[in-house]
Amino acid sequence: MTEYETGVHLDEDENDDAGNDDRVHEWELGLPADDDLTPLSQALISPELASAFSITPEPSRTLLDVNRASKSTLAALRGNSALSQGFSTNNNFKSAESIRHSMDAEQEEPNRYDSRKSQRIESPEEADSAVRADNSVDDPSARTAKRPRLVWTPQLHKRFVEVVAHLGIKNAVPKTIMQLMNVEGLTRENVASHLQKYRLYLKRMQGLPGEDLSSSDQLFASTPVPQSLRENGAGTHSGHGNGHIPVPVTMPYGATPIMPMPVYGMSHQGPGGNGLGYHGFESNPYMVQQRDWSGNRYGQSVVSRTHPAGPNEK
DNA sequence: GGCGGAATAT
DNA sequence: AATATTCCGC
Repeated sequence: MTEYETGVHLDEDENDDAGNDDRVHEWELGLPADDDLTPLSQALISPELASAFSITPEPSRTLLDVNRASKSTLAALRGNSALSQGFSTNNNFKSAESIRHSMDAEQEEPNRYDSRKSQRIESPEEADSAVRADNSVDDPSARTAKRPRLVWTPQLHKRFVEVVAHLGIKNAVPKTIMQLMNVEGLTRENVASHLQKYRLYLKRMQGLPGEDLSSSDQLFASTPVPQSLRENGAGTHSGHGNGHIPVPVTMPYGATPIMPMPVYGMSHQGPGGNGLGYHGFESNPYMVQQRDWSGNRYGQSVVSRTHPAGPNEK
């Protein structure tokens, strides 16, 4: 079925040229500026806090504990809106659902996702408390509800790359990646699909480095491939060589859920379109043109819907 | 049965 | 082109 196709177009014909600049990523303001995002390599929390969450450097355990810790965090945040706000001083997190389908208010969505009209979700609490589109009301489980297409923002991708890099090619499998990325609502399938493509990209890169600017994906180009990933993933021998751990991933973004943010369809699928995306910032993909959004007319930028059940768990 | 990965599909 | 879904071997 092609429901989401009709229901969701991420991409509108960008007949803009002059008008597309207004799709400002308002979340950029709150962001630590992508490069400032805490690298996976460094601890995000103090040792005390880590121990409080029983996070140990053990390989098998780390994952679970971290997962648990992050769940606690999420639960705590959700249960305490005030805290949520305070927390958001640094970063206001949102679920992956937020980044799924999200376009500005300009386009009309007759089928689904017109929730922006029907309900205002402007306040932070509402924003990250399960406000969802009508399609999920009848099905609170949101399990069977189809999720809108995930948009891999440069930030999201960056986190992905970091996690993969720190896991090492060998251990970088969808489920693990998903867990370590700790993006609410992110599914294993999402990651698997992205991983597949990323691998192809890596493979392509090794063959012809330098061809990157013109043909390769801009998204992937936005985050440099860590050296650890460039090498042959063989690494049969453990212990050294590639500096990455086959073992305990230090500290994922456990308590620092990524802030998946709304992303406006920037696909360009015009007939005969030149396929070149973004807005011409090859060197600086992060650079967004900040424009006067004082007149921003979309009530809320995210169709927020915190997971009603457990998105990640099975 | 779930998971990972390639092959398809949309 | 970007994601999603299906298919298939562990």
